[in-house]
Amino acid sequence: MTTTREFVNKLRKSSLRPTKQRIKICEALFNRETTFHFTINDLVKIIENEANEKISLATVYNTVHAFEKKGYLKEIPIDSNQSYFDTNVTDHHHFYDIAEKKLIDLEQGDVGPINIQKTIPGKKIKSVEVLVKLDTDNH
Amino acid sequence: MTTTREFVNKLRKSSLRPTKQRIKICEALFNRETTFHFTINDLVKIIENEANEKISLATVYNTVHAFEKKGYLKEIPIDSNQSYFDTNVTDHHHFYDIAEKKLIDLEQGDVGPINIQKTIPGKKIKSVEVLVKLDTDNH
DNA sequence: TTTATAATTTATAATAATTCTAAACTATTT
DNA sequence: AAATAGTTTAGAATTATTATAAATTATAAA
Repeated sequence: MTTTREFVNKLRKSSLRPTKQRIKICEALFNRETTFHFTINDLVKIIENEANEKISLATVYNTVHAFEKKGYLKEIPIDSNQSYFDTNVTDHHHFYDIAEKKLIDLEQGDVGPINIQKTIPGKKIKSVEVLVKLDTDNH
Repeated sequence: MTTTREFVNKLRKSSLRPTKQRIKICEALFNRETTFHFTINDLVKIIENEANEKISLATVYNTVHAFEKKGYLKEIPIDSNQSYFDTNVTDHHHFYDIAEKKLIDLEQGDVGPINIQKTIPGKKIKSVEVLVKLDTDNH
């Protein structure tokens, strides 16, 4: 459980002003036991339900992108029409449950080391992400 | 080099009527030496330039989705606002050049076997895809 | 061959996610 | 307390994609 004061400090340290809206989003995202995967829409709904306060959609976009830039959130590559974000910013991989449209974390140990044997001149590897798509098993 | 006749046969075999538009799209996509990665927009531009004939945007979407369903194209998961497709439907992985917004194939051998050590009850693995993001190397 | 049918194409409208804009507001600095 | 720089906001604009329904075309049947 992170206190409001701690969120305020964290925001200030990142030169993000600790506004009411940003603190609310911090509480929605980071006061959780486990990794949280979400779309912008998910987040808006959570905030609208959780608190009765309204928050502008633009602010949610702004804040999520600001947090991503600061390294507090990671965007997960999925061939979907909406962006998915993850509060787990460590190197790890994902299951994607197609039917449920939900992400599930895979730890490094669940996948094993991945060694890329090819290089492109002038380019360096920024990230290596594995997406494992899951189907219903009608065996 | 695949002939028009061959495309017609292939389409008929998939119970897709060999229309002028579908044949044109086949020629744009499959008459290539190497794998082709594209967005719908790329494909529209190619067809508009290559032939002076107009083709409806809706038809391009319809056809690409039909081809995907038949297994002639694969969608590549990228956290982008537009969908990327690949004419290489074998199991393989990708580099994604962030600056150029271009995909580059990685063969199985470039990545090595990937062994997923976790299972989810009632779900089976449909695909395993590795996306390696590339940055400019300002060394 | 013609006719009937079912599939396909098409322009356009509708939808949905995201970004932009510029005015109002707020946290911080002076 | 005033000045400033950053932030929020509603709504408009943009972009990718999907839906619609009429016109067209490929195929099957007669």
